Amino acid sequence: MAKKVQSAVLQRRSPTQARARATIDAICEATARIIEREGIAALNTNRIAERAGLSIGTLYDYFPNKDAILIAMARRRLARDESLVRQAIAGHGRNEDASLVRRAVRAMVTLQKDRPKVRRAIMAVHLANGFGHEHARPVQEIAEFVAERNAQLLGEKVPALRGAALFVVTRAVIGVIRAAFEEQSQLPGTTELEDELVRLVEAYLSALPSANTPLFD
Amino acid sequence: MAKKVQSAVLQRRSPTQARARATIDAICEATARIIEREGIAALNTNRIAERAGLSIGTLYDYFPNKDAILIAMARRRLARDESLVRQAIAGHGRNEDASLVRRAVRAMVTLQKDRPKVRRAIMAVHLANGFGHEHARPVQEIAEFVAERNAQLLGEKVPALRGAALFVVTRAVIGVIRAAFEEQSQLPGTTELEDELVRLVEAYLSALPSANTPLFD
Amino acid sequence: MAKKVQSAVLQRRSPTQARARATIDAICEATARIIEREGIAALNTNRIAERAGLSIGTLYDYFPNKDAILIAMARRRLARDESLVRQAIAGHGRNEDASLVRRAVRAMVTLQKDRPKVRRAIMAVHLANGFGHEHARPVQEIAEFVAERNAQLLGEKVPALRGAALFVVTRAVIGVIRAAFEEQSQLPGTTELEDELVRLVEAYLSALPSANTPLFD
Amino acid sequence: MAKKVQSAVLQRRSPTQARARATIDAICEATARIIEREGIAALNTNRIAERAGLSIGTLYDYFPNKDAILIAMARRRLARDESLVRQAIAGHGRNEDASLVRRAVRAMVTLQKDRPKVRRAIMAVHLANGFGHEHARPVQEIAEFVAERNAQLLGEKVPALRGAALFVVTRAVIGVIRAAFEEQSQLPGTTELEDELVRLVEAYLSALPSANTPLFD
DNA sequence: GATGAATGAGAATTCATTCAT
DNA sequence: GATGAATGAATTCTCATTCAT
Repeated sequence: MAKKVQSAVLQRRSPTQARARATIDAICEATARIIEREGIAALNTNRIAERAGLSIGTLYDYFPNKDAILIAMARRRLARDESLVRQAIAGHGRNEDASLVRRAVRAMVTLQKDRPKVRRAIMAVHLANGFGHEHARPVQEIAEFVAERNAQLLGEKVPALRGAALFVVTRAVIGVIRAAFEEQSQLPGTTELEDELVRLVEAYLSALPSANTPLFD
Repeated sequence: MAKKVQSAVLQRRSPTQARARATIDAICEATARIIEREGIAALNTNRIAERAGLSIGTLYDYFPNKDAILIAMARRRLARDESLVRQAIAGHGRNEDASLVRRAVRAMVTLQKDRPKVRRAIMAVHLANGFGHEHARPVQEIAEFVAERNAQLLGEKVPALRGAALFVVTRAVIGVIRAAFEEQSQLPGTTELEDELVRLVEAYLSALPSANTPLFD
Repeated sequence: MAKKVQSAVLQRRSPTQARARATIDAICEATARIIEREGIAALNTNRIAERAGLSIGTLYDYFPNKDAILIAMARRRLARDESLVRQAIAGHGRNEDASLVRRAVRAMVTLQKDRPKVRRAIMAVHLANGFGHEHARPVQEIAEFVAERNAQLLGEKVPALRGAALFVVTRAVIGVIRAAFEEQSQLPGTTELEDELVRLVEAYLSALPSANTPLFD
Repeated sequence: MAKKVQSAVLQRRSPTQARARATIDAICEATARIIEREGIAALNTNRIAERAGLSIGTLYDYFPNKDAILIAMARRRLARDESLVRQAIAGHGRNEDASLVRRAVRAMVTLQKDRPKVRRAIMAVHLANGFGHEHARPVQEIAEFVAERNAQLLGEKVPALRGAALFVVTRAVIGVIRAAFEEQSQLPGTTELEDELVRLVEAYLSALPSANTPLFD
């Protein structure tokens, strides 16, 4: 991966047509598979094109350079993360009886379970290209959403999570989950991990000065 | 006949002689400087040798391949991390009046402040090469040490942090700190971050079932 | 299945219809603009089509390959050169009081002033494709025309410029003017350059053995 | 020949050692041969390396990019031009009886006869990269030298060729000679061309206002 | 008449690593 | 112990051209 002038344009053809969409999907899927099976070191644009069933030229019609593919994938994943967590919170799953916090935590653990090698690789590139803020946003929005919803449910004037506190809860949860995968620990599958995360969040929220009442039910 | 043949041996010369030690230091320092100033993309063995004032051949007398350099650096840093946090806990700094937790947290924030770009780069390689467990160990040991010390101080039978709980506290703290740097947030310098981290840890420890009494003073 | 297969046919559609003519104009103008603003290195058929407001397929309906566009442009320019110099000589300008030689020289300087970057680029391709003789013809014809006209005016039997002599005067003038532009000299705008060129031509013509009488008035 | 950031460094290894010199020679010679036999369009760095008997990597140890090779060749040739013309003028040939002007002209014609295809190609790149001024210098210096030497010989206060006049004579001669080759004219071999060039220069010099006395013997 | 998605050979350049000196 | 010239596989990316619609 040589030096590069990160182009402002990260995707070329507008994916209006279903055709273009399918091509982009094929490229992303091929990329994911290569990362999973052979590692990022083995990832190169020629191989991506080949596995996606395209010519290399076509690949470059859709993405201006190699990194743009990984970045697009990271963004897709982030967007999906957000919607999945939202769904979990909204209770459209089978965990409807669990607490809000537990549902959110459970959803976040699930997100990291899906193709962890791919996730790590694309997020690393995403970060390395200075898109750290994008990486942060979705989780933050969810946390805010949860906090707000909680306040409504409780019928109280509970201040939304602000600044540092918001940052801390979200990153703490993500940090723990990520570590569980990166360090090849045995925890990821366990309910224990989930339990401890829930405890962590609830304990922290209770300890916040402004929240006399527990923030989440 | 190029490209890496990942050798099992990660460092060739035993650093017995002061000479060899100095050479290794020069290689690591050169590598760090290149990462800081030009980014990992610009890092290559020839440049490392040049900046270290060595011939490329000599560099390969000390390290079997490029990654070995980064991995060695990660290990050095991890070792240093451990000793610095231990020192902070032991109270050999100027924060002797602060609580144990606070001192530990403060030390960990400091660690991430030092050459964050380099840290990220070498840790990424360290992880990518499957050394996730090494990455974990030092912090874990410290946490155990703190817990044990606490127990002694309190003269009570407080169970040491076990399994998941131990994992969760440490990774939560690290996760938050790392995120603060990676996401280019404004928090890293703030006292607010430190305060929230301390709150997070203390709240969590208090919430642990086995600890009716606060685990840390 | 890429790269050029130098076709013998250099222009496809006969420019009978005004429509076709306009399309060709658009292609040439787009090409010129790209050369001027971004340099020949940045010139490619896709970009030409885009800037000309055509699809790449349509472009290839009009020209068999990339070089054909440049060659066509060179020929157009050469034709225009000829007519402009003829006009200047015929006195249809505001330099009617100047000598024939001066008017011709002045016209030639003017030609080189117009889009010099484009001129250089298209002429280079024209030459590289072995059309050197076409490049020569227009100027030569003019010189012959001037010589003949002079002869008529003077009512004398002055031999037309022949062979080497004709070649030398014309190429000398062109060579000087071209150099003035290529070498980024300060001369192009100067009257001094024009004066010296006139002197060069007149001196040479006077020195020709067959011309006892000055060839140009 | 893709877009390029023209590096300031045009030659990498300093050709101090005879070895390096030989390598550079091999690269230049290989390049020249490819241009001659297959045309510049067929010139690429891989082929150059192959024909030079080097690996592509080694080629890049000596030159930072493709154009740098052509530019280096142009400069070598320009330097050789200068020294050859100087020698001719100094009378170290077999033309010692010819006039200074004739000797200079003859030498310049000879220069263009040597590998004209290569000359054109490398000079085009040289110019295209904005080194027009370098292209000019050698001839100019010679002309000045000739003029000065003449003045000394004649024992008179003949003003050296200045500004525009100097520019004009030199570029006129070069222009004519170049055209003779580019336009595939039959003239290059002829004595006629030389004769006419000498006439051109002498006529012009005689016509210069400041030189009542012929500038060259 | 026009379109533009797709092609894929090919070009430039990099860089980890070796090994003869 | 050290050197550094040489290697060449590998990789990114371009762009002239085609052809099915």
